[in-house]
Amino acid sequence: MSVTIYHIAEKAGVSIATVSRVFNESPRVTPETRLAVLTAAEELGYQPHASARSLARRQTETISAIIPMISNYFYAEILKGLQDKMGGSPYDLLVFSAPNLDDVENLLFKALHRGRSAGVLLFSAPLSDSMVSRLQKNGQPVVLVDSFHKAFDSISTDNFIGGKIAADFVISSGSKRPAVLAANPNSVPARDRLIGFRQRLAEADVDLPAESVLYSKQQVFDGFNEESGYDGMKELLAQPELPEVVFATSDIQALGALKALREAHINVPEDVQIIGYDDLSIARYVGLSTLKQPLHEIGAGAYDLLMARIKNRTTPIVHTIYAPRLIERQTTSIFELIV
Amino acid sequence: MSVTIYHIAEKAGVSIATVSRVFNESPRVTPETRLAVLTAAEELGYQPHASARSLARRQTETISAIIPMISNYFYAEILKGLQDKMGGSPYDLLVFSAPNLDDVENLLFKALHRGRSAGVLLFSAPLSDSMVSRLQKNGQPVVLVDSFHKAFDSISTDNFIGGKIAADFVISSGSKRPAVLAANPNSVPARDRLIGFRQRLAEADVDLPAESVLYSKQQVFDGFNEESGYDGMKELLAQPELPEVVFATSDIQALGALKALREAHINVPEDVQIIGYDDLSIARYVGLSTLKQPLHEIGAGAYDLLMARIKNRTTPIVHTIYAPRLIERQTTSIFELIV
DNA sequence: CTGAAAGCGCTTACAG
DNA sequence: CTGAAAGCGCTTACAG
Repeated sequence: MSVTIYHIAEKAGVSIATVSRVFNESPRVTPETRLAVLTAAEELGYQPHASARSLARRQTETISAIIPMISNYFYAEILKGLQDKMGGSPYDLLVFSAPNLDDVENLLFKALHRGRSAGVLLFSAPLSDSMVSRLQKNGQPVVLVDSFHKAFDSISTDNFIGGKIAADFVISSGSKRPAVLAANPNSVPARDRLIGFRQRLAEADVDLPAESVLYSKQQVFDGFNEESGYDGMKELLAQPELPEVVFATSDIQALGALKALREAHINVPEDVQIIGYDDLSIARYVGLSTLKQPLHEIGAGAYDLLMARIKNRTTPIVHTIYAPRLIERQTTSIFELIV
Repeated sequence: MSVTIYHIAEKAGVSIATVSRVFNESPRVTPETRLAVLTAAEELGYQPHASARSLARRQTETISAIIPMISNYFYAEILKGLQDKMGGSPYDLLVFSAPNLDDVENLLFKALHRGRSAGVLLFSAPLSDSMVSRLQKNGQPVVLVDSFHKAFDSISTDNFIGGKIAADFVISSGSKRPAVLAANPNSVPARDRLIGFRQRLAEADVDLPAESVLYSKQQVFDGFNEESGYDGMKELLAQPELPEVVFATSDIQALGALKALREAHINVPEDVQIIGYDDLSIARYVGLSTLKQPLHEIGAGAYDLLMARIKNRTTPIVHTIYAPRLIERQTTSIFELIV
């Protein structure tokens, strides 16, 4: 059946140890024997056996990514950054994905199986205590992507500040009737964005009544979906007064809100302004003003952090936290921003 | 260090063979010894070692997906279908991705390494002769997703028919000035859509002059990107006469076209109508009329095809080909369609 | 520089 | 039903 080092050892007239050495680029091989081995391997169409190699080496060249709801466009853009890094890397990428956050713990369990991977990238998952202890006991390198926990390397953006920047926009535009399209109440990033928003508004004495904060009623993507933005906006439209600026906790929700507005023949940004969050590539083409997260950098940075951690387990934990940035486009009017 | 079957065999007072048997659900184990093994394993926190297992079994429980340009939203939606299937499956998913189609052959080479996976899902890649022969020689189960080759199982939609349906729309709307925003000329699906479109138009004596077919000038995503739609639409706008209906070979290009139209203050669908292709979830929220591909079904179906092929290598090759369907939304006026 | 040998952690006929 | 043993395809000290 398939060709092993034994076949090529025989053909090249050397031992399997030597064959192994040339494939591991051991320096201690004569150029001649090296060549002999290589040509034999070439003729036979030899390929190393991944499992045998990692069993013998006690290490794998694969990393695991645990991505809840992978079809979310948000991850597509982070994955791009990761992919660009992995192109030149010997590592393979194992992707574990589930339709919602509740399944993440199970995925993590699978990903942590012995011999499966050299490290794991855990996306957007709030860490339960049991996960933290499992992770620590397991000892495998982990980096948190788009979330934070003091015990692990992480890369994310500051959602709290994002909310504040959105509030600054509201304040400097002179608006007195802001509203927010929040995702699920249990979503940590959405909650932090809302907290920052609310706090900054309070500092400027701008009111944010409870009925102006619309949470998602459905669970898909933790409320980060078009439908929740659409439904929330419709509720807002049913209230006696129109909001002046609506802060959506994601671009995708903002897209839904835009649809509701269009159907109601309400002009954007003249009658109501919209601010999204993320800056997905579609935001640009839809003309959506938004708080940009450096998604590509997050993906690339996550890879670097993980590699560093694999190389050295004892180095201090590092947290990379980006600040989001307001990108003003057509869903918002131009003002002098006081930031 | 980590716990192996030896540890649990000792603790349970049995041989490693028995331990192995209970984890492989061999029926030939007493309930009592089974329980003893299981509790020992539980107490020790045992996890099977993936590499050792696949080496001994001569088979892996992972499948490889080769996805060019994974950050393309198109794949996000297919992946959703795949993910839903994999949730209940013992298989893991190895994802190989590259920024463009040229790298696919290298990815394929990596994915085909011995012992790496039980089968591969090859997305959207035109198969060169060398790839075909490599694949055949390798003998690993393969299913083509979003592409076609007679030698392999495949699942895709009929692009030719998609183009025809778009043309039918043009014809029944009475339009005499269609245009198309094509992707790269070397993109097989885009080309087939164009051919179908052109052919059906010709049958109805509707003219499609060369200057009304705009190809993408840049290579990102094979021309399936917002920018190419935007640029193409601008060129169309610079021509003496406005097109009446513009057929974009993807939703993402249509989005770019919409932006160009908006900037030029041209009304959609009154002045120009737009038809996209794919029916990504954003299409719905942007109100884009489009040719729907059943993306979720394609992902799920690809998984089923691959499993069937892994189970039985000698079964006849199967091609699942869906017909796209026109979804009319706001970027298009309502007519009686004659199909 | 090179080889013989042990070992990585499992699975699976083969006996019993 | 259970165990002893060989084998999966590599890597890597240990000698020489």
